[in-house]
Amino acid sequence: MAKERRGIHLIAQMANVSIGTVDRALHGRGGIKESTRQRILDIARQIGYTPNLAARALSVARASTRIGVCMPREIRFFYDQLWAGVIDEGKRLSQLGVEFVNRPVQVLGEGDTDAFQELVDSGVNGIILTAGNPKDLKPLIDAAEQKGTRVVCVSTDAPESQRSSIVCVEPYLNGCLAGELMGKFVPPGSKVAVVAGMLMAEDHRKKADGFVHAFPRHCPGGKIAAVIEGHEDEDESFQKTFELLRRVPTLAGIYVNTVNCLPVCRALGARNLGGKVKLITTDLFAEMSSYFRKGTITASIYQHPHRQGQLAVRLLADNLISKVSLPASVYLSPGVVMSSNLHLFRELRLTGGKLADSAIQPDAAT
Amino acid sequence: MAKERRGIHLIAQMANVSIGTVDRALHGRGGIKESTRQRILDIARQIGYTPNLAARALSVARASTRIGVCMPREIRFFYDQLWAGVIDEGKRLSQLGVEFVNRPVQVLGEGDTDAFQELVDSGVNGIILTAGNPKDLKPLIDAAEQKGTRVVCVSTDAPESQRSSIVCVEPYLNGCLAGELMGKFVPPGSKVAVVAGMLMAEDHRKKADGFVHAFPRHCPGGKIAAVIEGHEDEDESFQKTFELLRRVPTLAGIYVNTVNCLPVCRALGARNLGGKVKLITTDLFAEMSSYFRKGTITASIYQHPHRQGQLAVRLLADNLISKVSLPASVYLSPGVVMSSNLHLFRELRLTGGKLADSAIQPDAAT
DNA sequence: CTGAAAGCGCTAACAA
DNA sequence: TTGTTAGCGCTTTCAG
Repeated sequence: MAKERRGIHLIAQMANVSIGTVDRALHGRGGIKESTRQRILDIARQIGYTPNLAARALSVARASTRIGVCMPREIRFFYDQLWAGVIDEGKRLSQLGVEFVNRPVQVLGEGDTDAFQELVDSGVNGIILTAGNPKDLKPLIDAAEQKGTRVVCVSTDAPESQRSSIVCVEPYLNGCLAGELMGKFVPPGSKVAVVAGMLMAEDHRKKADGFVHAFPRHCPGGKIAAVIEGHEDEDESFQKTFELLRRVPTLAGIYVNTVNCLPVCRALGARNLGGKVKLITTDLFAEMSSYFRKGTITASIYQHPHRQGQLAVRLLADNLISKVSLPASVYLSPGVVMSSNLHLFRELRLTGGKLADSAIQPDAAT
Repeated sequence: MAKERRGIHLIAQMANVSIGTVDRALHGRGGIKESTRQRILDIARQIGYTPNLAARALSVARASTRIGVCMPREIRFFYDQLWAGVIDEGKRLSQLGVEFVNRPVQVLGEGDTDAFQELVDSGVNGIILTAGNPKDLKPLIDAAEQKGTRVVCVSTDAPESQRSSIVCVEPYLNGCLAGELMGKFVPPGSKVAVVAGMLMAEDHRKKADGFVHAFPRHCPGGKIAAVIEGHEDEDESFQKTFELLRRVPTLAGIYVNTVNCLPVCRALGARNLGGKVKLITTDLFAEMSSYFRKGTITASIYQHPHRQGQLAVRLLADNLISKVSLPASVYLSPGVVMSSNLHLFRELRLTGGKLADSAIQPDAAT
């Protein structure tokens, strides 16, 4: 009795051809009669053929698909996690013949065009990119896509470009959620303020816009007393906040839309307003935990950097390996960090003292 | 010139043995001299050997590892997502020779001992279990673990048992977060209430406990006016809430710790208190969205069912395939759903009207 | 245009 | 106790 064949062999048997021919048909390679190709494709469809990825990976041996990664190193807290997500997920894919080419840039927007171009030139099949300079990057991205290199933006978008996909927390929505929360935290008619990094930066501006849009809708009679820029400078942020608190003594809340929230916490401390003025921050890192415990920070909007990295890799790899189509966008819901759930975030795991001991979270957890 | 060898062949070459012997050494199989085994293991360690999973999967061909899944079908909304998470992640693993055996039970705790035992008897290598009857399940779980079948609980724990791992949002923490949020939403000195399913159920009791613990710490002078049980019955929940609102006219907030929140929304509507009384709910399904938009529901605590399913599969599969050790627990941080981010949750994607159209989220997104 | 065959790294059965 | 060998399903090269 004949042996049970599978996959490509089965098809070959059914079509009365050799596996070589089946392979040609399945992959649109040349040198095959159109009629036989159709016959083979029909059979494949009929039996619901799916290629065995393990076999394929084994067969092509080393690195059939290469993914380039261009993301910043700094600001530490956030991009550390983003990288970790990419790398963690990358490890699992190495089993399937995916190779990674890392081209970190020092900070967001610094030398990313060069790094990106290098990746393109090195002939990678896809690129994961944090677009610091969307304007400059656009032509390069478009060219890359044109020649078939899939570009997936992560964390920061290049919306005008033809990048295949974006994985991020939308900044505007980020601001909206902060605004909605703030609107519920403070009494009707309250005055609140926004402390931004620099409003020039698309990301910060959109977050501020979202907040300004949402806050009044959730706080009847609520007003935005000020939107100030700290330019990511410790002293400037502190001074401006300190001054703001003097100028608007009735201020009920502050939204910090950049990771740089410590100076604001200190300013609140210096005025003895910790806890009195509701503070909503962005992102998360170990040094924030004491301000949570003191009540200075009421909530923080968390952008799941690790998960963003994971997802970007996963989407791109699925597309490259299995031709799964790339969604134009994957917008994650931001997380809300408060004192109750603070200890569950990976950023605080190895640092925050007693709370961190309880549960050891594997990489998978975020 | 000799050909570049890899993996097991390389080791064989270096140790001057055959690949068969290397295999025996690496897998602790019998019939090998202890000294050669050591020599081989040393070399393996030295060159940082990692088995090629693709090759292994290919080699053992069909289903080397089988994972049994025993989870409820109902309550639809939540368990649908949990199943979806398991199945989505399962698909990717089918490539690596993992096979799934599904044994759904109709509702939580109904016939799960039988279903579980069947799975054990069928000889699966690991089981993913939502433990509805922890007491009855305990001996079965312990027996399974004893004979080497790894049991990973998901969503609902069997904490006394020897299950290898639990993936869930801790109910107590869930309640704490709700309490913290509520404490910030209502003015100092407010009275609030908890509407539970049945306090007998461990899960509901712990959520209530968490809330009762956290609320007063975040609302100076805040009081818990009542903890009532709706027993998952629509009419009972409505009536009791309706009555509560009459009895405590100054009630400022309600926390519903079960998925069954619609009757509470209706009771608030009937009293014309939608939006006046802050309502924090649990979980998410399409019918809730209009209450979000009306402002009846202020926030909902989301337990990431899809992700829980994904994670459980991933942990178990990693352990079974690659011997990655199972973490005793993976506690996820609950999500906070408000009107701003509502549309990003998978539960509302195919239903909630215009908002849902914008971004199509792939399975990966949650 | 099509077939045959080698080999990817590993497991498992059979020989020695 | 150890070596040899036949695949697993696929890609790829070389013959026909």
